[in-house]
Amino acid sequence: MQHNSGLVWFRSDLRVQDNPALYHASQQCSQVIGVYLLFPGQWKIQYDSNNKLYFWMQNLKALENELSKLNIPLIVASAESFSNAPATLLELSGKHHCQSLWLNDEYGVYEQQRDDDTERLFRHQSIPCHRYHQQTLFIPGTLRNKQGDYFKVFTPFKKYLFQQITPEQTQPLPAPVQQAPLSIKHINPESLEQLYKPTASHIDDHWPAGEAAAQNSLDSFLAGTIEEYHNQRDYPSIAGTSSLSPWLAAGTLSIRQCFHQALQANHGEMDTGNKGITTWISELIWREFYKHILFGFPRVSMHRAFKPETEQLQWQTNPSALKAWQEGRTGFPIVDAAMRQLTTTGWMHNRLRMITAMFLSKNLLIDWRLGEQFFMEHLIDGDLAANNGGWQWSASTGTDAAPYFRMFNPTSQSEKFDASGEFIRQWVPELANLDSKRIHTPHGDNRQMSLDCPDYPLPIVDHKASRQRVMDAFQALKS
DNA sequence: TTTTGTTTGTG
DNA sequence: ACAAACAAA
Repeated sequence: MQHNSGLVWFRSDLRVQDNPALYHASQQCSQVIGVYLLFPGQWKIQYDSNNKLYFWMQNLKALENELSKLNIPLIVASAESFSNAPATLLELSGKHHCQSLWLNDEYGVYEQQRDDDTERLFRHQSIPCHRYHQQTLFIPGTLRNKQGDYFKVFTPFKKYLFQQITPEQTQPLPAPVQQAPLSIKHINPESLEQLYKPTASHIDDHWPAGEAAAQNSLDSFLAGTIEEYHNQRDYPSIAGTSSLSPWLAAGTLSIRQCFHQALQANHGEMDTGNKGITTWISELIWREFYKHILFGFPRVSMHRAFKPETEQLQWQTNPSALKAWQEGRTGFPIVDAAMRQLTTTGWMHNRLRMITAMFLSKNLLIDWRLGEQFFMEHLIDGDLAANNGGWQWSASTGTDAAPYFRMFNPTSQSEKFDASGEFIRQWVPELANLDSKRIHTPHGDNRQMSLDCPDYPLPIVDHKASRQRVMDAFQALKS
């Protein structure tokens, strides 16, 4: 048999199930070799958190283990920056006598450029590059409105997606079949788990690495939590969300696997049937929406606002307020509890991401980009498209964003979504002794009340005044 | 995926 | 005295 070796380049698709590049390479090549490139320089530029990188390395190890069961070796090599990827891969390809390169596309600007450069270099050497799609349900750019433009509003986007999607499209691929053992062994530059030390604790407990763990978590979510998802997802003291995002971001779990299993659990219905399931599907489509936006409007990934006029906003330079927000010392209990959850666990509940983002960008009038960066520096599930989309939604600078006058009142959000104060008590021990009424406004409106919580800071802004300030700032853009 | 201020309704 | 309803931002 003709010796025909394929090099499969893994990136944000750290799995053997439902992996198109891996599957098709294995179908068409007599042997397959996997490769993963480390890009420490690029990861720094993107502010990727140690929590996420640690998690990715754990998942890479799990992938290596899964691949070894199929006799597929995994080579891990450091390339430093994206610009080194083509040459590094070509060298590896030559060394292991590969005749083809296989990969699943990524849709960031620099990722596309990196992959295009790689394909070009390989083609120059007469080595074909086979590119597949896995990251979203639809290839970004393929969903357009009647005018042929990108959808800029979520609801019509979702409606159109429901119209267009076919069951085949959500059908996950199987893992490749086992190949004959190769003489190449797994090659790791150094111990992967030592590369990145997480700043958060208990990551392995909350998000165990590997496909089996991710699949277990999806299964148990669909078998239980999802039933009340629509009622409970907004309450941070309840484990009512899917918390699958870290695996989705790493590609340990695929969007097709999530969508397919959600549909199965709902008798094939997307927007009717079980309320919990349809609500979750809607959230999966928010992920899809923001990835399409990032592709269609690359400026949002280059530190630009989606709405150009909001670039003129007079953001405040206030290092001490920024620091207080980052460290959970704003004097607004729900904000502080949320920020401490983020820095302690590497994850923050979705409702709290909105509350804290709105607080920084609106109450403190601090540039949303600083918040976006801080989130990336800590999140285990940090995803450029979703994080940027969320921040621009909160700051009212984005597509289909909150109107500028839609501003959360952190105290009423707290009373609404943490009525008993249970979540605050968990993260802000200075307030543990206050009852469920007092805990949302610990200092009340007189000095006497502060005696109950001497260690808790006074509010760093006045809500009403800061509300007026940001309204005025947005109004000023109109003239 | 809202808040605030004001008016109107209820006891 | 407070809740519900509504307009405006």
